[in-house]
Amino acid sequence: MVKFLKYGGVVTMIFMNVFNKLLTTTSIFKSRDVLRHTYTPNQLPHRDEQIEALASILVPALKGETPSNILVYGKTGTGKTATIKFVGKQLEEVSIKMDVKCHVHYLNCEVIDTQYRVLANIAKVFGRNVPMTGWPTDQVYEEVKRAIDEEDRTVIIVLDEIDKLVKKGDEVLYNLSRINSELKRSRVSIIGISNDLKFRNFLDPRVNSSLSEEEIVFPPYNAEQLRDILQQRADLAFYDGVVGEGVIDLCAALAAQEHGDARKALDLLRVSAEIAEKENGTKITVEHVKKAVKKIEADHVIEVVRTLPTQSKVLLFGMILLTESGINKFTTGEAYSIYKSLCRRVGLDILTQRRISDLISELDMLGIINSIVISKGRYGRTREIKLDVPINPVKNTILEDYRLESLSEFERQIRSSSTLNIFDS
DNA sequence: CCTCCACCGGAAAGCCGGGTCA
DNA sequence: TGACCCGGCTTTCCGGTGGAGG
Repeated sequence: MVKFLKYGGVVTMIFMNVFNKLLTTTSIFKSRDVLRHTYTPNQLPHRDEQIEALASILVPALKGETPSNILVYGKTGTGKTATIKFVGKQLEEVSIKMDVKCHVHYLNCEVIDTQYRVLANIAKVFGRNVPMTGWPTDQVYEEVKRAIDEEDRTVIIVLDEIDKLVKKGDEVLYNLSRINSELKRSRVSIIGISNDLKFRNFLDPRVNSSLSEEEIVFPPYNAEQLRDILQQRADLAFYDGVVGEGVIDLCAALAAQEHGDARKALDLLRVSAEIAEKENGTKITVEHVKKAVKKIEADHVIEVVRTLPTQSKVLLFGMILLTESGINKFTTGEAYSIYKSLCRRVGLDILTQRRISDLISELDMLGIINSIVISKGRYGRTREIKLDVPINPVKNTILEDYRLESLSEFERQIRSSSTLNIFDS
């Protein structure tokens, strides 16, 4: 007992030491989760129209009739998922009060991304044990039908990011959209959510017409609407007086420039707050927002670089070496020759200049480099390239790639000898 | 005004891994 | 199981070109 107490005491001491600082600096956040996009608020500003439309389409569910299938469109961060989850929850609540059986089942097709898994997932929710692999799809479909039809009820299946599923074939949708004719007691309707307006072109016409009996469009938010959303969340997330003058307005304005994405706006506010917190501030200022913009941009670049194909990484590394040796504007030919020597060093196949030319265009598109085609008269026509990102973080990210281990050694060689020519092979 | 550099960028075909179908 | 197809990546081939220098 004594031992236990003692032990407990030690743990507490360590706990205090390590976390004390972190604990005492939470003077900014009341609740951090409110700013995450997984959070479903119970107020959705500026989505009344969509909520009403959804509700009026779904209301037959409460009368034991089949609601129309719905397709929901809108860019990312326009509140599609939040709105549908919100309405779904309300529908279920009312149905319980009215003693009508009504289920809303949400699934995200980016995670559950094959025909089989969608069906297996639905079966599972209704208490059927379907192995995650193995059964013929038809059998799973039969199982789903039987499971749903066990009771007199309305089942609403929400397929988020439905376009991801369609790319792998629309059989499931075809089956699900005509499932009602095979059910005796229950009713099924489908809500598809997509941010790709054109995805319907890939659909079988029959699926298309049955799926899009109703359509709801979520337009992007404008700056004022974003401000309201941010204000509402900020009130929940922060203590009074934490948010400084103009912070919300700035976040809203910046996100509105980028297609009215509420998710971006919330991220911006959250990161701003985290920066303020790290600086031991008690107030979020416009300066913090500006820093947050930079941080988010930098994080994005790092992520892009990390997911680059190996060849592009080597190419980019070569460009970095050029820049570091004082040449900050260079041509395709120069980039290519250093790329070749790096490939030999790393033991990678050397691609043709034609291909590298395309990779350079890709890097340009991604905003990692800046390149323009210029003519140097007698000395030919080429692209003039310059890096457009902070060097060190990008370099470190490239060196994280295990296939490029030998590059860091090469890098050290260059540092130690000023005479080593980077073009040598 | 012409030449000619050093590359651009389109077209087409080959290669390869993965998936489908009989 | 093998024949076949598909899409992404890469190579091969090649016509095209803005402008400094002659």
